Amino acid sequence: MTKPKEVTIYDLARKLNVSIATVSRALKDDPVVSKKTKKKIFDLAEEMGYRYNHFARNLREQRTYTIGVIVPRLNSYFMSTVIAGIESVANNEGYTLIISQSSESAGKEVDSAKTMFNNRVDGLLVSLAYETDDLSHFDQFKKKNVPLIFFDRVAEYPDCTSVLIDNRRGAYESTSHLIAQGCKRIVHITATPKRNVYVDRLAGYKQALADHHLPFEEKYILINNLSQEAGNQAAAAILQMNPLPDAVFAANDNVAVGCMLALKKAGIRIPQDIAFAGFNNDPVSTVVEPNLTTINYPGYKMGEMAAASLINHLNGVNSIDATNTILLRSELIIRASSLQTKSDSQ
Amino acid sequence: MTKPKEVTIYDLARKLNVSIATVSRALKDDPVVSKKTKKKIFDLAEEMGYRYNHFARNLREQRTYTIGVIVPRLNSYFMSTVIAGIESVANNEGYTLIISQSSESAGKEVDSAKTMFNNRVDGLLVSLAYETDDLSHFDQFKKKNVPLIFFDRVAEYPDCTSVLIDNRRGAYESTSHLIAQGCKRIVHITATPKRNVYVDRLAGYKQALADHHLPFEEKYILINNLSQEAGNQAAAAILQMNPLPDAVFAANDNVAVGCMLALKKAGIRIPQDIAFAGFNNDPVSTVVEPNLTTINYPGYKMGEMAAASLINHLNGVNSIDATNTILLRSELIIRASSLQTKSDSQ
DNA sequence: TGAATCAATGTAACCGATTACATTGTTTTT
DNA sequence: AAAAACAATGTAATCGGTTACATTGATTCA
Repeated sequence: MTKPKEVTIYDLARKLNVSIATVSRALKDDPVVSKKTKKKIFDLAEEMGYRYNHFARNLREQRTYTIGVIVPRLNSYFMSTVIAGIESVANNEGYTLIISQSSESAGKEVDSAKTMFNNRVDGLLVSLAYETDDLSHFDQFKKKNVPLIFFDRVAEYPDCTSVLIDNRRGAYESTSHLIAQGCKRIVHITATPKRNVYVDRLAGYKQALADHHLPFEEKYILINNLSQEAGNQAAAAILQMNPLPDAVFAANDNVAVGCMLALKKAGIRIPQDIAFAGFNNDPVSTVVEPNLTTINYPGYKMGEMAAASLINHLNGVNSIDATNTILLRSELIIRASSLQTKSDSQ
Repeated sequence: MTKPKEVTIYDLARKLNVSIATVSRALKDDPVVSKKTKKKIFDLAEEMGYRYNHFARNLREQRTYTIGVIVPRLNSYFMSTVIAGIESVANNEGYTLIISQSSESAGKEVDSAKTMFNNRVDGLLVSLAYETDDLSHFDQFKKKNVPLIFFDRVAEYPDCTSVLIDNRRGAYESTSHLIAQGCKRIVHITATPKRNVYVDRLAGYKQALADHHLPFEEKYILINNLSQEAGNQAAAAILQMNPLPDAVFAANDNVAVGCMLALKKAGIRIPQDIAFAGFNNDPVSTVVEPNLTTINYPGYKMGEMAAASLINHLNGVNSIDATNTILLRSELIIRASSLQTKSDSQ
């Protein structure tokens, strides 16, 4: 019932009458070992079912070949796509991932950071929780020179690369599109202004209004947690407004969909009465009726870029380290929820 | 630029003039060490910023305190919920996770298993890919006495616990409900009959037909990969049928939604012309119109159960080991997509 | 009071790799 | 032919914990 004994380089060395140093070198394909010896060693390793012991190496090298990933939640289409991107790069490079969810809570984010720290991750990829104010739980990493990269929900932190899209521009395009469709009273549903993504989207929205000589009105800004349920409540708030707004630009698709459903139930026609635009290009945007105009978000690419950048850094490739921000391209996808609301009859 | 030196138990021992054995024991709260000594050691550890080195322990103990998780995909609501459940239990018990996606490919599943094996996971949680036939990539774990638990998409494998719902019963209830609504020609959209979940749902569907004296017809079984796009194609197939079926029972919500959207576009009324029922209670089921009748699937609970069961096993708690299958409760959620299709006018 | 018991701590081997620094035998150079 | 250079391999210390077994000093018991 006990585990069978593991084969080690000592076993291989003994059988072949060579030293463990030679075996160790051969197994990592060190050119200093002769081809003939290498072949013998590889063959025997295969035959005896040798498996490499990462822990011995980690102990000796003081590295873990592990990357920590902290995300607000896993169960969104966007995040799981990002993770898939991270995973593909990390696996290729021989790194394993430790993934943890902060559940949008600053407290859990601190705990996650602690776990990552105690697991001695070689590097850290982070997308911040809604509620995180203070970044001091990352100081411990900085102190140990563990590189840290933020993606999507980023922050100003010394010597950190950020990978994200141009949220301001996406919001600007979206809002401008709504204006071009004839909308003048545009509600913006967003989340806590603690996070760059929401600050920037708000800024893009404002800029678009300004550039088209429309007034910015504080009452049109609705702040919540962007869940579908929050969209439902936002709809109630919107129905109280007089005059009714003629468009909604939401900071994600989820909340947009929740809001659309509730408004439809109240007899509002979309897009004729109120046009909609969301953000993320979540699959749900093609299910809701009418289909939701949105911003396509390159999640997989973002994961790949963040992981690649981190690993380059770990390998010392990133010598210049001038890259402080990596911006990925996003694009406006126009669907029925925002089309021709005022110019044409539908 | 190099990393500052780590504090070890040797440093603590030296400063306090005790042996490393005492320090080691104190840090794991061994009752054999006196309270006074413990306090000194804890305080100094705190003060000097000592961090525990997992690798030294793992090397010595021949364990990793790591659990491998192989899933078909992360980016479904269901799976990320399961993962969240697994994570909460694992974190609590001091285990870390290595998560890998097979992307529904048998080949990638084999690779993932290899990675897990080389990382020497203490245990493995698996939900099988569509295409996996052969389970021999798990033999290596069995040979090393690494416990393996399947969840949701399970298989017959010696000495393995499975955590799942009663798919047959869920399908039976769903189909019976459709029949009770007056439906007689019920299409079943499902995936490869290699996987238990689809075999069992098909069996439940057949049983319901039989119990209500309805004929089973092979042509009503549509097999695909259950994506939204596949639902779209299924709709095309359904439109070719003559007479038109009067209900669809789909093995997941995604494919149901894809199918509904396409049928609606073709002028079919739901539920009046064709009623719908899905499976999973994915959020999309409350977005599509009409809202989709479905089976609620306890993903978080499933993750918790699978992880707890595995860890019990690792701790030797699970001495009896009689539990071969853990069945979780699922429930039919009736929504507008299946209601009163034939009895009432709508 | 001497033996037995016990609480607290110490000693040292061990887990399985990596690698700086020797050592050996062979080839090239002058 | 002796010296220098080189290719291939070996020796041994090291990473930081765990734990079986030994030791020490104090307390209890008859």
